[in-house]
Amino acid sequence: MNSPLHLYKAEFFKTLGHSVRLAILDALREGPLSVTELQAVIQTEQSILSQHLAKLRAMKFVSSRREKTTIYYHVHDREVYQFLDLAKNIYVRQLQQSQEMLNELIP
Amino acid sequence: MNSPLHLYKAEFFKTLGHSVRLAILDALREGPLSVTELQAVIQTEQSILSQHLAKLRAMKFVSSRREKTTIYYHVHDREVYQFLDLAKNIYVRQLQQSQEMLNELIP
DNA sequence: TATGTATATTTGAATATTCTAATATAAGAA
DNA sequence: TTCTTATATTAGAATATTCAAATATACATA
Repeated sequence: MNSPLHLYKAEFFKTLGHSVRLAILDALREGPLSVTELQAVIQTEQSILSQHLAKLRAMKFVSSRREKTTIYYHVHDREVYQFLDLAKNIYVRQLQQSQEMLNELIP
Repeated sequence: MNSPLHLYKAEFFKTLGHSVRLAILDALREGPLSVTELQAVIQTEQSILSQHLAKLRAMKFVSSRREKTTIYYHVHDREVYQFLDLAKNIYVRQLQQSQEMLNELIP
């Protein structure tokens, strides 16, 4: 039950369980961006962005390369986006279900 | 950035970010199980199991029906398993990547 | 070498999640 | 009605995560 693999899987999903980290992955959909560019897209503090990038790096969702003083991040495994899209199908249906319940409560 | 939708998506993944909750979904793969049956499969305390079931219910990953005093849980959206399998592909690759790095460090 | 720019790391406080233990509820049986 | 079984909820302590601020590092250039 609490085998290392189960715990690892949980870490995998936990890593995705933050709006800033999801926004980072979304921003990198069309290709690499530098930290400064990411900061502009996602409106967030430098150090906070860096901390979240560290988590995504640790879990290998992103990798980075340096070009002079600029660091570019990208998502190497394109299947991550297939996965995120499939997730979207599911949570859209889950939201619709909640909506239907609401409609029954407040017709 | 911190729009309600972004936050909702994050909640979706957070809900999956716990080994007990992943084990519950795994156990329900072949069909419905009662709480007592789940308790036997996943070796965990009654109240803990119940609390995790509550989170999965809140996020509509599972639903339940009562039959006399027994409550059966099941996963209504089968695409959840497609999704979990796709996740597995990804984290297996991520683990392999870590393995390769280790091999370079300790040949 | 000193300065500036880009990014990362560290530390502690604030916040959120999980666990444990106790209690509550719901339904059937005696 | 009382007891038992199955499950849920609550409250508070333990633990983990996040954020903000300060500091560190890495590189380029003057």
